[in-house]
Amino acid sequence: MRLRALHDWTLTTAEARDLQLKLAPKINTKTPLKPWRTVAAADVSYNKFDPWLYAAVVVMKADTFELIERVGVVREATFPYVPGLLTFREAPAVLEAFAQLKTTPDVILCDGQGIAHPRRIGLASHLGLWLNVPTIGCAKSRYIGEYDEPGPERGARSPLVDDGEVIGAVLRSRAKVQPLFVSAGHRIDLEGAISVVLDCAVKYRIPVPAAAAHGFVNELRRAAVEGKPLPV
DNA sequence: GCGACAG
DNA sequence: ATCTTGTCGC
Repeated sequence: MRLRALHDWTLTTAEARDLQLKLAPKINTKTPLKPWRTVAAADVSYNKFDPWLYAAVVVMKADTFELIERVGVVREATFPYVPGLLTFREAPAVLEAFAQLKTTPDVILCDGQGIAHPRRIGLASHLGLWLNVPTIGCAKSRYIGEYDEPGPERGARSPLVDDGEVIGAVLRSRAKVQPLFVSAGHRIDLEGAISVVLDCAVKYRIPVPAAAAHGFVNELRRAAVEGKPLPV
């Protein structure tokens, strides 16, 4: 798919934060979700103390979760993991995978926060600007914000609030599992983000496409470590 | 100064 | 993020 190069990725941590402040006003979290036929998910894996990143994106049909396409990328990390700057570590590899995609998905699930971020521009939001496709932040744990524990039933949710602002939702994707932290990425509103996550979490806590992307990046990583040919 | 801190 | 078997609870 086509993507727009908005800026360089070789930055210092101070420059990265400045860039986030500059880009944050461009994030759109008011657009209602339109009917979606395909859904993509992106993920990254790596070994601690190793510079290699294994990134992938999978695209599936929204109704059956039939795999339409998937792309894997192996790339050297150029940025450390710094809370608040996860984007600068993972996005370059993820975007490379998206660039190789033949199709353009209707909506994208990202492993991390959307606007539930100190500067309101987490990984999902930032990727949305580059991809110009609705993106959703679907994190497995809290980064910022306060909330009350949602009820134990599937679909139960409670607002995630920071500085008096609702920045996302704490969502129980399946009965009695640990909740997911869902926030709008870009070009989608919170309700739309929640409905996609819920529609995709049909068997386990993690949405089907996200689980597939996670499984794929781990396959890539293990194959690479054993010197085997990388799965395509 | 202390504690928190997506992946 | 990753290293890992069994074990507790529904």
